[in-house]
Amino acid sequence: MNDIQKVLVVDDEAQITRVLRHSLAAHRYDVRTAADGISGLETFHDWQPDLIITDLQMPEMDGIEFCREVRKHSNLPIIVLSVRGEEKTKVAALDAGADDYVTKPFGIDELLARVRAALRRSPDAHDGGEAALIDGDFQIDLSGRQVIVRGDAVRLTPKEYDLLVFLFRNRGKVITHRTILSAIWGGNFTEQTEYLRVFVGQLRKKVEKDPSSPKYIRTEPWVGYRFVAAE
Amino acid sequence: MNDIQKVLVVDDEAQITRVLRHSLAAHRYDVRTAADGISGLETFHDWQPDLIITDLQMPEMDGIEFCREVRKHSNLPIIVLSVRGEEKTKVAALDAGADDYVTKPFGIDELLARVRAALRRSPDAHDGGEAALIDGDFQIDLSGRQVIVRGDAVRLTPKEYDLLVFLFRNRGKVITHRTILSAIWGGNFTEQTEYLRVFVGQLRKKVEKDPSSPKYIRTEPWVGYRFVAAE
DNA sequence: CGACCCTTTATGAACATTTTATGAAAGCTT
DNA sequence: AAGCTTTCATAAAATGTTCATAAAGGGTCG
Repeated sequence: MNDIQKVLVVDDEAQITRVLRHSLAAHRYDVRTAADGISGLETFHDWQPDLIITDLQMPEMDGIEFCREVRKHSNLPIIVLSVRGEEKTKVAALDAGADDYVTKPFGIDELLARVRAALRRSPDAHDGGEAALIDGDFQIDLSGRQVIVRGDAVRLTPKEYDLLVFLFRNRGKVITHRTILSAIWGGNFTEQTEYLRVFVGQLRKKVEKDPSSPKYIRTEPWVGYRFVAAE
Repeated sequence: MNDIQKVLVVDDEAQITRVLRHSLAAHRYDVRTAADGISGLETFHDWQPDLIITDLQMPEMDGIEFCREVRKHSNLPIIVLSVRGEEKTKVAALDAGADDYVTKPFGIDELLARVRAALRRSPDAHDGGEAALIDGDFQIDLSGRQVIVRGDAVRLTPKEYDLLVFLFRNRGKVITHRTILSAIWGGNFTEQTEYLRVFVGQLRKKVEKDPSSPKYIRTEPWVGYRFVAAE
C-alpha cells in the first residue's frame, strides 16, 4: 500500500469534479477524474485506486451499474453521491456494493471525513485475496505485504513492492511502460522510463534466481514488460 | 463468524431503541440495547457484538467518547445516529472511529441497508478477548490487561498497552503508520509519526530481549510495523 | 508538590528515490 | 554487412526522507 492514497472521482458535472479534485488534492490524495462510468471503469483498471467517489446519475452507465461492475473485480470502498434523496435509491446503491451514500449538497469536510473513515476501514481493499502463490519458489502475500522467494522473506521497498504487485495483478499480459509508470508513479511520470528500468533491475536482483535471464519479469522489447507465473 | 449477527444499540431514547430492536430483530439480527455509553461498553465487552449503532447525545458518556473507547479494543463497525446536522460533529464522530453517520429522522430501510453495507465490509468475526499466548517468553492476557515477559509481569502505560494490543491483533500483517496512529491516537494524528517511534521504542525496551534487534515488533522500513508471533 | 505519562524537539545514522552516466543489445537504413 | 539510432540494464552519485534514541517540556491526578 502506498502512503499516499489514490482516489477516483466519477461524475459528469465538471463543477463537482473540480471541487473534489481540488479539496482532495489539498489533503494529499492522488486524484483522477472520469466523466462517465465507462471511462471510470477504464481508469479503475489501469490505475487501481484505493477509493472511488461516484455520482449516481451519469450518461452511459449509471452509478448503481458502475458499482456492480467495480465489485466484480474489487471490494475497494465506494462512496456514492447523489441529489436524489429517495430512500429506495439509497438502499439500491448500498446493496449494489456502495459503502456510503452522501446526498448533495454536502459539506466538503464531511465528505473528507467519510473518505477517511472508508479508507481506514479498508487499509488494503484492492488486495482481492490473501496469499497468492505463483510457484513453489515464489510467493506473494498480499494481505501481509510480504514476498517469499525460495523460502526466505525478501525485503522490498514501497515502490518495488507496488511495482511487483502491479505486474503480478496483470500477469500474463504485456503492460506498456506508460501504463506502469502511470499506475505506480502517477500521471506526471509517464515519460520517466529510466525509473522503470532502475526498479525493474532491482526487483529482478531481489526476486529472480538468475537476474540476467529473468523467469518472472520478462522484458517485451519496444513495448513494456510481462509478468509470467508458472501455472 | 456466526450465521446470525449481533447488533448492539446504544441510545437513551426508549422510542428509538424500541423501533430499532423491532426492525433489526425482524431481519434476523440478534439485538441488545443499552441506555448510555457506560453500560454500552459493558455489554460490548461481555457480549462481543458484530456491529454497534449508537446515538451521539447521551448521558454519562457521549457518542464520540464511546467510539474512541470501543476502538481501543476492536474495530467492529460503528454507525452513529444523531439529530445534530452540524458538519463539525459529523467529522468529529467519523474521525473518532465511526464508520457511518445517519441523521435523524432516518428511514428504517436506509438504516438497514447501511447496516448490511457495514457488515459486508467487516470480515472480523469478533476476536475473543481472552488470554493469548505468543510464545513461551511472551504472553498477553487481553481480559486481564496484563503482559508477561519471561515470567515477569511488565508494566505498560495505557498507550503502550493499546499499541501492543493493536499490533498483536494484526499480527503477521504489515500495518502502516497511518493506520496505527488513526487507531490509537485518532484521526487527527495520522501525521504524528514521531509519537509512534517513541512508543515503539519504549515498548521494545520493555518487551524485547534485545531491543536493538527486535523479535516481535519488526519495523518495515518506509511502510510501518509488523508484529511477528512465533509459531 | 511529586509521580507519572504523554507530547515535542533534536540529532546522527540508515535508507529510498531520483538523477546521471555508461556499455550492451536490438532494430532500421543503406 | 556496416553504421546509425533507439532502447535496455546496471552501477554509482546526489538528494531527500524516515528511523531510533535520548532528553526536555507540559499536563494531569492524587
